[in-house]
Amino acid sequence: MSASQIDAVALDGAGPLYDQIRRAIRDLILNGAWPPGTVVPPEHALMERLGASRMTVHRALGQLAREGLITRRRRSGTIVASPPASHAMLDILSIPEEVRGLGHEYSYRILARRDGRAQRPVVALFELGRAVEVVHLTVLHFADGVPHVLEERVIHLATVPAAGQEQFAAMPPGDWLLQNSLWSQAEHAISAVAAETDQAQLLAIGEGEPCLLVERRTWNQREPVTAVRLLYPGGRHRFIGRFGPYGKV
Amino acid sequence: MSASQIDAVALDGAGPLYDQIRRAIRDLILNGAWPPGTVVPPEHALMERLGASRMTVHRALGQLAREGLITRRRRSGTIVASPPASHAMLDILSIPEEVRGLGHEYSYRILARRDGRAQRPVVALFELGRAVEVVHLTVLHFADGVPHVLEERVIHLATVPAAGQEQFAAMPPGDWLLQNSLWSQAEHAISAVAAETDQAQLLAIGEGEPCLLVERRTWNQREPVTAVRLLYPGGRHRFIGRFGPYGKV
DNA sequence: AGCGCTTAATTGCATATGCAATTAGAGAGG
DNA sequence: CCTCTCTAATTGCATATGCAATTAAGCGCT
Repeated sequence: MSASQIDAVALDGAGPLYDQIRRAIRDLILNGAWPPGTVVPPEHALMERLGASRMTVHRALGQLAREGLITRRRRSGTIVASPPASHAMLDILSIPEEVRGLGHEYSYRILARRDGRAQRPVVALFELGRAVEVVHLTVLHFADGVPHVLEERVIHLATVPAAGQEQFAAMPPGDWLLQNSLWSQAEHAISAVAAETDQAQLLAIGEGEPCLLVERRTWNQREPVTAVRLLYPGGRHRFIGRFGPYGKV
Repeated sequence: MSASQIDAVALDGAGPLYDQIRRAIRDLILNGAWPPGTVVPPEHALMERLGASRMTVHRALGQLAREGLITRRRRSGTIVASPPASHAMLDILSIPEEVRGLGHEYSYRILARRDGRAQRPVVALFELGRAVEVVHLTVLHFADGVPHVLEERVIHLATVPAAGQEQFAAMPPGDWLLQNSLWSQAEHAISAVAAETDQAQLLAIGEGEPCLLVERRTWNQREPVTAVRLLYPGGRHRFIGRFGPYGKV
């Protein structure tokens, strides 16, 4: 724990002290200032730095631990947790992981790439009022050599400039983005559509066959990061989730 | 707050005290012993009853409040919260609410009803090893008179005996169950399928058109309550959810 | 009856204190 | 160098205490 790290914890004076502390640390994690694995200062250090009692610091850290942002162990201390690779339902972020998790061999192929100003549909997708520089990719993912999902993606270059040079040879763009960009919020929508002629051909299914369409948009703070449309052949896929009357269980 | 209510709070001796208290009260709520609106004993009463300090009781109740099971107000006290009618995504439990929320007029029609022993597919759905007594219903829901979703449902009579006499004239079976049964866990699966001939006719769409199929099974403790298949015409529906890297936001 | 003031019940927050549990790392001993 | 032991750092839990904030309900006055 360096001095700069603990100095980064700053309160905003709004609301209860324990919550100021919680938000201060949460924001450092969400902003990437404290990436996963970072050692969080021990309670007594934060206590001195912030002029709060240990119990108050403890309360803040306890909540962050329950929220899954940090993991705590006696004697070892507190470290920033890695976000779970995929939690429940639709929060599948890594297609390679998904495919391998199903016991298949994963591969992928970049079918098309176009850099430049976003076309109108993309602008609408991001709810932007103006054209922006993007990378536009079409990727086909395979499970045991069989087409698994068709991905169409745009990456917002202003937020992720490194994407302009990246060839996505080592890993598909979704995984590359997970490692090379930050995101703080995502939104997805699921619907059922019929496969278009060219889509059906790529996925090796019949034209007009039902497919699950997952559309996901991702932001970091207010900046758009990426938007993706994933087209899954209908019969072969289902998304499962569990919950209770008051929420997830 | 009656004496019987506070006497119902019983610890199990396992784990931290605050967590025993939290679980004891949570279970009373989830079991229906304390239905929504029930007044939870004030902190000092629980403190005496349980022999714990006020801070410890406070910690337990604070967590339950964050989890949304109870709502607390100074001076007024603590009451059991009503489960949110629908939270995010697929947790749509009431089709009338969903339809009206979209600004349409809701109506429904029971197309078929069959009481008796469950057929094999239903047994498989509930993962039971034996045939059970069920009510089997087919319901079509309309938005502004247009078919909105086709529902096929089985209700487990042993768990919800009142369903045997119910005609579902005042409200569709999903809503009736929400008011007349308890559930502690649900699981849903989403997939895309092509509409069968008869389904297409009922939904007034073309045969083979893509539809979103939502299958949901519900239990109370270990007992099956109901299982339902909801078939949504594909183009007209999408399910939306939001989340952050560490979970829902 | 109605209006305003006061009281007190209840939750919310923060602190100080003490002890328990865990375990990394230092140090002793071979 | 290796192993064992012990120490101490760190988190986890519970209590006691005090004060602040909110507000339902009672009380008194007109």
